Amino acid sequence: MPELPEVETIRRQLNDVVVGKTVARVDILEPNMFIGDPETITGQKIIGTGRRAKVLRIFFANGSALLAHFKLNGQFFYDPPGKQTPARFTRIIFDFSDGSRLLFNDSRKFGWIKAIKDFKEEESAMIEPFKDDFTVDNLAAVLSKSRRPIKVLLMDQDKVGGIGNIYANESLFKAGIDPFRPANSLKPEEVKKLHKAILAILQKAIDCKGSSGKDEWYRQLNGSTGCYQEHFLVYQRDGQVCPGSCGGEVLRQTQAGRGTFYCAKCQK
DNA sequence: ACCTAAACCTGGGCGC
DNA sequence: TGCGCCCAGGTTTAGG
Repeated sequence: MPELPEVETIRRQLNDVVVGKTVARVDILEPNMFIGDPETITGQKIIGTGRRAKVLRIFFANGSALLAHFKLNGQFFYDPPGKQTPARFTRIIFDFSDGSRLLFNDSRKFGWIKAIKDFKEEESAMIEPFKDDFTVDNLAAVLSKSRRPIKVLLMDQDKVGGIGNIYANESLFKAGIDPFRPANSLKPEEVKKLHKAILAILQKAIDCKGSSGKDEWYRQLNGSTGCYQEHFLVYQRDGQVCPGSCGGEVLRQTQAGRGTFYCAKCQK
């Protein structure tokens, strides 16, 4: 559940069920995936949740925090008291004092959870959709500084936070921009269009509670799939007819090691 | 500064 | 059924 809409969906659902609860025990089945000392949060009460780009945050009353990154296949599942979801690939289990629990599953073991003793917000130049700094002007400034392909730049987490392969592809299609164009070649009108497309696509994906694509690894906190995959315009649709009116075909090419899906006729 | 490939791991889908 | 190959929502690191 890697990108911004999926992490935000999980955060909201998690917020509804875990705030106010106390962690009774942390069961670490895969030691490499837990960074820090689990004692930092054991016995501590959750006071809130947050998110920075693709990183989920859980805040505790003692000033500590848990950070979670799902990478490609990570999942959070919540079991109310008495329920035990049979789940494959469970790596870390958080037992709460009321008998409920939170499972961190990850088939590929790429994800991680980190316990931080005294959480402090770190300075960062990265701009992030839905935050105040994600303005057309700031996006234009970021893009103007690089000749790298626009799609690669959108996915660079040091520059723009939260956008991954799905939403970079979808946003560029919606904006009608060729993913291979140098970022600094975009005209002001195009940056404006792209900015609008990113926010519209991400918001719709959040409304859909995320994308469960072909592989269907992403799940909501209760195990349900999201529905944004039903709205994919180009992602994983190579070989199909372009959803625009051009009559062309959706193509796939590799870019920076990732699949880029686009329509050469609609995206200039 | 930029690019690529490989690495971290594992599962699913496809062709044969 | 099985095997080999390709693909995968992310990030980091090594090498050119």
